[in-house]
Amino acid sequence: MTERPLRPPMRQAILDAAIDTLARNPGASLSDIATRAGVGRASLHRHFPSRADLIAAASAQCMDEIDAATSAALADAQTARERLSRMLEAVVPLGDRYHFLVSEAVDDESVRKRYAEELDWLGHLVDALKAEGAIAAAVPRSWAVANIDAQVWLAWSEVAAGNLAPAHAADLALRTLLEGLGP
Amino acid sequence: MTERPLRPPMRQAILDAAIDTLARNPGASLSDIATRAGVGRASLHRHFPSRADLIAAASAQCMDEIDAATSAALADAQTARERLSRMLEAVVPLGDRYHFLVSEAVDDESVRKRYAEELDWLGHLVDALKAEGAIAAAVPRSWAVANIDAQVWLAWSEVAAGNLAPAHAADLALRTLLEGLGP
DNA sequence: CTCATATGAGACATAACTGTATCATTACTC
DNA sequence: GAGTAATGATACAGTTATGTCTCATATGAG
Repeated sequence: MTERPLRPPMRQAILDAAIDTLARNPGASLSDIATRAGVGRASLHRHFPSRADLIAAASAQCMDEIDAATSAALADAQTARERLSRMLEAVVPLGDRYHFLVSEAVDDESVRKRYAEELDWLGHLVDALKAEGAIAAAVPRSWAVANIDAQVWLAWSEVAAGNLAPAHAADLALRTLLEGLGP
Repeated sequence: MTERPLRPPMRQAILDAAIDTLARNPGASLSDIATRAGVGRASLHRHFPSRADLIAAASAQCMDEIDAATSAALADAQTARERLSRMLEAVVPLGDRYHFLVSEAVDDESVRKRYAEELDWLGHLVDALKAEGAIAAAVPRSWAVANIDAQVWLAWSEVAAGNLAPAHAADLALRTLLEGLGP
């Protein structure tokens, strides 16, 4: 059993507030974030000495969440098609927390490395989809990877705009990808 | 014949510099823009009193360019499919100038109105594509519109990254859209 | 209860950007 | 060549965000 601190985990509250706030407004100030977290700005600086530190930690947190969601969803996927489908279903609802990474310029080395790994994973998925015949051989790898990324963001946008339900959006994204890139 | 000013058209140089600079770095300062334009910051303020004025003018200029490019390309298009194809070919190469509009929050009323008109135009194109049977009836209008927008940006990104030639990227975008959203 | 620690509030210095004003210089017009 | 308008450089004030610091307070441990 994990130990449960009696005091509220302030560090976590700040991270959540940072992700929420930056997702809505990429140029948000540390004051905005501290206020949303319900803590003083000084306390924020105690946990994260500089803005860059906070961004890096928030990015890492996002990637942890995405990793957790996808690895759980991918557990029993057999085909690459299935992996794509499960991944979309798992990641689309996280779009709002995920996307702030795009707008914030991330300097942190470990975050960049991890993002590169994610793209690499997508690249391998594309390879597998091609081997299965789900994606045409003529489609460039980079085009397929970029399209998967874009469809995730697109699907989330439509959900956030209230145009579609998450499951419907994920399904449309899957369909658009398989038909659009298929042979 | 139009009159040709003897002095260099500084206003235009500033607008071009603004579009270029903001496309690379959405948070660029007016100093950055003035430097790139090769003019003093004071002169920039003489032509555009505030940052908002400059952004609005640059946005209008972008839309003018897009309008000019598309209306020329669409002149002899008969079917909706053809219109989509011509539009992609015309707009994809402009992606870098166009995209800064997304990152800069545009407050100007006339710019917002014009952007809404562009989206409206895309909506009508989607309707026509559906009527032609190029897009499945089950595909939500908003999904199709958002996807066309996204494919334009995606295609330009791949061109900018050096992965694809403009014509190839536009072709891939067209194919992805017609197959991905088709019946 | 007492003490150590963490917090919130606020002051402070620093830096960057914006917008305005001034002035000498340059470029055009006549 | 003289006069006018535009420009570049510079200084200035106002604003905002960042990061550091101090101190009073509250919270939890012993």
